[in-house]
Amino acid sequence: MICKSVFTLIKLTMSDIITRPRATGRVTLADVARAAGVSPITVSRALRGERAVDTALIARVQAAVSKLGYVPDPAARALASRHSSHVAVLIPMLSNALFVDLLEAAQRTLRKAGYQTLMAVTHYDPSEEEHLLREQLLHRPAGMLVTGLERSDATRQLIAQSGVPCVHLMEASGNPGVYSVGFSQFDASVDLTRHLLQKGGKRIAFAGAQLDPRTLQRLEGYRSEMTKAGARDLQLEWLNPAPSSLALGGQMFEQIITQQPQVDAIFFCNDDLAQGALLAALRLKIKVPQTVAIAGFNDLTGSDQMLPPLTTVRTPRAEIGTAAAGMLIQLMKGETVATPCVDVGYELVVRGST
Amino acid sequence: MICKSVFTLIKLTMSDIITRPRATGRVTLADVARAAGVSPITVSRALRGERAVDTALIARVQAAVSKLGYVPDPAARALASRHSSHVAVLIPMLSNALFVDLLEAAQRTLRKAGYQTLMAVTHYDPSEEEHLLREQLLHRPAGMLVTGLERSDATRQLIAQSGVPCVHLMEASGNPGVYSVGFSQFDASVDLTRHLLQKGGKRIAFAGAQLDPRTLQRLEGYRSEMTKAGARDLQLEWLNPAPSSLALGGQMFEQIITQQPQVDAIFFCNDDLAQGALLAALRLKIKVPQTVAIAGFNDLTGSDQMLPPLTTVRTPRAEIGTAAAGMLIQLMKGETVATPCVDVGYELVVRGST
DNA sequence: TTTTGACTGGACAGCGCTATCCTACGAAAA
DNA sequence: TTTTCGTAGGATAGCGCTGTCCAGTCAAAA
Repeated sequence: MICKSVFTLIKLTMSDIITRPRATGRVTLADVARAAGVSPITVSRALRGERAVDTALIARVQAAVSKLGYVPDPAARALASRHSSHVAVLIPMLSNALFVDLLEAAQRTLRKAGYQTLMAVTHYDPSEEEHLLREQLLHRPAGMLVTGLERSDATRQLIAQSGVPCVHLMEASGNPGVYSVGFSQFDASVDLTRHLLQKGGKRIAFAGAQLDPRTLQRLEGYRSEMTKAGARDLQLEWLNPAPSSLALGGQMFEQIITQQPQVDAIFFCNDDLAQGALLAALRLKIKVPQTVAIAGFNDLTGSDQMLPPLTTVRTPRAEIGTAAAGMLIQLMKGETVATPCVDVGYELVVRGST
Repeated sequence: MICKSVFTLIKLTMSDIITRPRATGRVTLADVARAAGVSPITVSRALRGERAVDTALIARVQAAVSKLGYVPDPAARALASRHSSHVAVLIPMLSNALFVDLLEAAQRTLRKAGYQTLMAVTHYDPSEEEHLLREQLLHRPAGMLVTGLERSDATRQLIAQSGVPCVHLMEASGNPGVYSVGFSQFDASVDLTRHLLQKGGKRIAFAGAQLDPRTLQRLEGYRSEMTKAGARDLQLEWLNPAPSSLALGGQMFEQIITQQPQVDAIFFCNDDLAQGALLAALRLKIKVPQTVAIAGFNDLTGSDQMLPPLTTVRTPRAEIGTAAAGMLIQLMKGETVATPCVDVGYELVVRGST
């Protein structure tokens, strides 16, 4: 016991001398500098790789760092450099699994690169988005990830003026100076509509909820293809601004079937709606796809488990999140990005429901 | 046009003189102090309400703040006070809607109080949790929200030593010094099992996935009640460490039905499993609840839409998130919390599947 | 009247790091 | 040989705020 106490005492004293010249007890850059026999700024540079530093010095610094267990203080860094290690991620809603997947993938990639994710949920509201963005900018984020390309002019200006690198998710923009990772909602919608037409659909309805920009792009794709096929009919477009959900899908299905009995296929703008519709069809004993075919969008969890399994468009959400985060990391490092607009594509997944 | 230009010019010049004595262009506390004719520290105190400040001075400070559009710099605050405005939220998984709801509710409450949420996903891995926590602590969070009570000793120590207020989610702990908001997983499980027994179940199976602490508590509740009823049988316990999902629920259902044909009810530890089971039953044309009753846990989205609608336990996730965040806010302000262990209860929701 | 103490405002010194400017040095160009 | 210039280390001065200590004021207690 005595031995241990003495040891502890010695150890504490030594560690005090070596690593705790400051009141806070935190190991600082200055401590590392002292241990490595260089100036603090050299340590800073060695660790950030900001400017060329002699290889031998870098090694000495690294040794001191791991010996002392030094970790940089993000607050001090942010204050001095006027840039935090935070990345603001603005997504519309957490109740749509789509965005959760996006968020998780982005967060994973950002974290690996040493960035912290600050999540903000806009609820599809442009003014809330602006408000959140303003709030986030106070934290001097190193970068930001925003959903979609459509937003208020004020928000757009805010982004531009802030000088903070920004990558847009879920859509592919051709605009110069705009970084984006996504795919063509329009094309995907065209493909799915064409599939329904090929399956013999004549009266194909479109059921959309939330009516966010991407839903409207899908609507346009549907319209374009339906017009081309000479099958366009306004009566077949069902739009509901309420948030997408299984329950709403069921409701919309009943409504459509009741008011447009001759409908032979329904294109739901999101899988949760379509899943709700499939369940409603089971309840109502309406045969899918015999009586009416049903298709969704996004290939969310469970769509392959439905009865019948749901035909849908698989959207590579995780890939988008990862790629966008990767692009943002490049931008934050000041590197130039070869392809500022990445189209990750999509995949039509034909299952039993059509 | 000329008028406007002149106006703009004048405005800019004035604003330069008044608000931009610093190189960075940011309006600082010092600017506010100058405008209000007080010292910087008085402004700091007036804004934080940290110490008593004369009412008249507070008013002058407030006026200067809104005139100049001053907003405090979080990084500077964090550096000087050694506490950021961040709150670390550690949750096991984003693929379980349960935690997404928890996160959203907590985040909403924290944001209103001026705190930023830093989300971290542990993937149910104790060592990953420790690692993430260590990482988060470097950011000197003002507080933290962690899921459940079970964790590695190292993590527990880390929390205790950090001195950062911490509230535990999803479970109710009686331990002194431990803040928690949740409910008794055990009791809820007992209630649900009792319901199944009352419905005439003799051979009631328990199907658990992930096998996290809360699942195991539910298992214990089930065991306790089954033992009491003299119906306990190890053959009826189906445990799979894989993550919970609809697909897994379907698989487990088939397995149970095949290997234990006399089973008359199955208690799935999470709704997604139960939903998958209901869909599998439809596929296999097994009547629910006539042949086998099915129950879930958590009342996730869609459970009321299933065919038949799923009997489950509604767990007040949003309420837990909100209450826990509220408690944490109190703790972060240094206030004492009246009831450190809040039990928000649960609700047995009986639907068609049992 | 003096003492005590609560209350309020301010001066000062950092928090831990990086931007910026400066200097020393050796190699290449004149 | 001298001049120029690129390279690498360091000194200095903050970034914007708050913790800490100190001083002045005024009312209550002695």
